[in-house]
Amino acid sequence: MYSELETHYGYLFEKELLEEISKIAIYKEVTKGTTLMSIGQYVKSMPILLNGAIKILREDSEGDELLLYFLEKGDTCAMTLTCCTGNKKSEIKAITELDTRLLMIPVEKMETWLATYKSWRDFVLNSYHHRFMELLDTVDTIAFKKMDERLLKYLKDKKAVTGNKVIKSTHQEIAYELHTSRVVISRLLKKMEQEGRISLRRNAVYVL
DNA sequence: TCATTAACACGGG
DNA sequence: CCCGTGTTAATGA
Repeated sequence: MYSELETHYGYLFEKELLEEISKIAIYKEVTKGTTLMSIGQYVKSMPILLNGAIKILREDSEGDELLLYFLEKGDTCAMTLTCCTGNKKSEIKAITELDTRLLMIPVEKMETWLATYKSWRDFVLNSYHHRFMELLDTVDTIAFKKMDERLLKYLKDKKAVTGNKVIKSTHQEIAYELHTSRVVISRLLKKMEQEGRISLRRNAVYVL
């Protein structure tokens, strides 16, 4: 595990920190579609992604959901950074988008490392900033853009995260994540297909 | 004007 | 047949 940690994070962390991480972190393999975190759950460790992707969703009391952003290799979850220090409950839901391998770091360690390793502090602050920007981008999209642009961003993000032009989702699933109805998604996808930007199959969308 | 909801027909697996 | 898809009509914001 150490060598893999070094290939992904060697440019960020010094040797002693890499060794500490490999000693303490719990290695996990998670298959696609697993719920890693639900709203209201307590956060007691911090995930670091080795590969794969995780989608972060907000959910209202009726269970309607809204996609916030994706976490990828080298990312960590910003919510844990705020939640775990104050022993607060999670405000978000996290589901693996792909088969994902990750390291879980206990809260106490992640806090002590903040004091001992500058590289760790930089990493945490940078991820926090990065997540915040991502969130702002999503807020802009929701607040100022119409559904067709939101759908386009969704398809682009999904393509980037999976590294695949083929997005395997039904119109209904897309509608849930964007918090709208299937009719709208079907209509917009059809329009985009006529414009030659995508190609539609059953259970799949080809981004061109 | 555009989203939502309900309803219906088509067709592929 | 069942489910995903495409479309329409009615209603509302």
